[in-house]
Amino acid sequence: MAESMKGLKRSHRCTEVSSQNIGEEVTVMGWVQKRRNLGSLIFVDLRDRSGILQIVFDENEVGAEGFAKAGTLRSEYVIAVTGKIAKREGAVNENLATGDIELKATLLRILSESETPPFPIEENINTKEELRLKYRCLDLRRPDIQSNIIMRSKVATLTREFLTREGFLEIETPMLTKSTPEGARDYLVPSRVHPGKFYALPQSPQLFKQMLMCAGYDRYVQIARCFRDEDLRADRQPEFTQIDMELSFVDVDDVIDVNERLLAYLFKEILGVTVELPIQRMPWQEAMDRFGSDKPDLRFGMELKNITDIVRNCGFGVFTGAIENGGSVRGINAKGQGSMPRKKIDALVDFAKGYGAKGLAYIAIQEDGSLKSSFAKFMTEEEMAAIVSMLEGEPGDLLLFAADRNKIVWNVLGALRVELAEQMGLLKKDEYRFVWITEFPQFEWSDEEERFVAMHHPFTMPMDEDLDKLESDPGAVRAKAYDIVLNGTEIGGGSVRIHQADVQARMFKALGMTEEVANEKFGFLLDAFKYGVPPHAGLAYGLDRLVMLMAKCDSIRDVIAFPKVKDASCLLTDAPNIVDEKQLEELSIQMIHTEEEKSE
RNA sequence: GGCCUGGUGGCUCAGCUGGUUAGAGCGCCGCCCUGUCACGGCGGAGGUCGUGGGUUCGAACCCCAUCCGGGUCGCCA
Repeated sequence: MAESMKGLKRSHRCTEVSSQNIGEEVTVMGWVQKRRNLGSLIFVDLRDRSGILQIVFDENEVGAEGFAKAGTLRSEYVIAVTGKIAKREGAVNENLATGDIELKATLLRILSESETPPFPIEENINTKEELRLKYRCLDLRRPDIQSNIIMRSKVATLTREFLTREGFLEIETPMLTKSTPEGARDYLVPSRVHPGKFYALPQSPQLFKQMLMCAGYDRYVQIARCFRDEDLRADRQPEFTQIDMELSFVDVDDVIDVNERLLAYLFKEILGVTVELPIQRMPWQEAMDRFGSDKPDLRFGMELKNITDIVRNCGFGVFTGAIENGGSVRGINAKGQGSMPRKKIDALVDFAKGYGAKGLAYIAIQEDGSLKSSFAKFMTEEEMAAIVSMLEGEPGDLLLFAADRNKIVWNVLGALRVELAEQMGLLKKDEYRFVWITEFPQFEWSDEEERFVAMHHPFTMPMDEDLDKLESDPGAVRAKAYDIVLNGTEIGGGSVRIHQADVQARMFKALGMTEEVANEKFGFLLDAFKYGVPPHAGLAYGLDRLVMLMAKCDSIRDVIAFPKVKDASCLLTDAPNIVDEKQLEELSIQMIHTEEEKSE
């Protein structure tokens, strides 16, 4: 029977009492983690968001009625207890912050009873995520998830505090806005008062923050919810949170400067980790050549080596064919993996095929220095020796090679490098390696659309020295764009924006966009820019990813209070769901059922 | 959309090439226990093996379909 808390006031959270409070009367309220009934003595571990405190119920102190009531306590009952803090009579529990004290109860009230929870409310459980998400409210009680959510709150608070000190203003931008058909798919919201018209939920506040710069709010920040209707991943949710910022009268170095000081501040305050400044910078081309990725994990080496020149005239058709088609042959050295069984190598080949490779060539260097290779018979001894030397191969090493178009070779070896590092146990979660990736290509050729598309977005400023190639050699133009990468994950990215009408016009032209189309899509921004626009630049972090790495989690879902599952539905609320006919009618929306659905 | 992977008492799992009554640990319920903290002791309940169909004398196991999760490629300017 639930009782009232009338007349009681919580004086402390569970771990806000210590041996300093011995002898004091306190009132705590929380959930029953565990009860241990010894017959004439009952122990209860009481839990709240701060941690656990042991309560002792002794009939002599709490009275017959109170003692009987304590006997009925079960997991997750919500109780209020008043009593005196005392030094433990039994052994000290080293695992608890409050392990040397206990609360001797004089009063117990059961504020709420509980059914037996479907899974234990403990740290490090391996209950299926499906169940955890369905009962997210219980999952969120677990200490490890709670500490993630609390850490997330700290990141947000410290970010606001730091950036406010740096002169940033927090300004909100609309959730109901206009669809921008470039980029990710939008979530659409039908308008009731404009039948047939739709708002879009923002993929990012990009255009609005640029207009804020135009409006003179020269340093803006927002912790903004963003929406993208694309398939999910372990580090991707359909709605996610950005720490979004924009600055006026700045260039690349200014943005990087304030942001690396922000990162250093967050890591120091929250994790006690010192981030050495300045953070290393690496041009995109170098990142691709050395690591096969624009988000390289620098916690380990295993760099890519280009052996194209060595094998250009070799007898192995796979290699020479790739080179003749404008591609390259590159390899990585998996140190000490030379004795990897054939079956495991085959698994790596399959892995590589998943990234577009047609196969993988390998050389296993035996302990006696002899070579076991899938392609030695096509090569001269000199060629093999040159390859091994290029890869710095030593006895016991496994060398793996991909030959194809550069994009595929990078993709395959970049992924393989990380996969091998994982298998070899080289990825330590308590090591934090930051790197700025700079000088991104301005454009990327799209086979599908048969034109150049913006790699970042169409408002990204080209590098000064590449401006004149905008028309003559767009593929060679580099952008003033930068990503901040941590341990192989892109945690943020941004760019200097174009603020000159003529450069913007050339950009649209390079993207194959007519003036009319540009005006239709982005007219409101271009109009704003007619009236005096400051040079500006910005950056946005994926807050969820940042916290995920700080909390050493493998999934973004563990740092989001109410995440969605793979198909973007919510197991807790069962969203998305059907709505009343009447609601649809008001929105002038009619469902088109497929034939299959009709026949059901 | 493709590929990989999982679904067996409340939870986590085992269950061989198909063969009696589907097991274990934890949890749960009852009784006992004054210093436990993974409390202990004794006893007990609890399972349409995700769902539907098929093969078979016989299916948790094999086949087909389907639902619900997870990873990943495509996708994510």
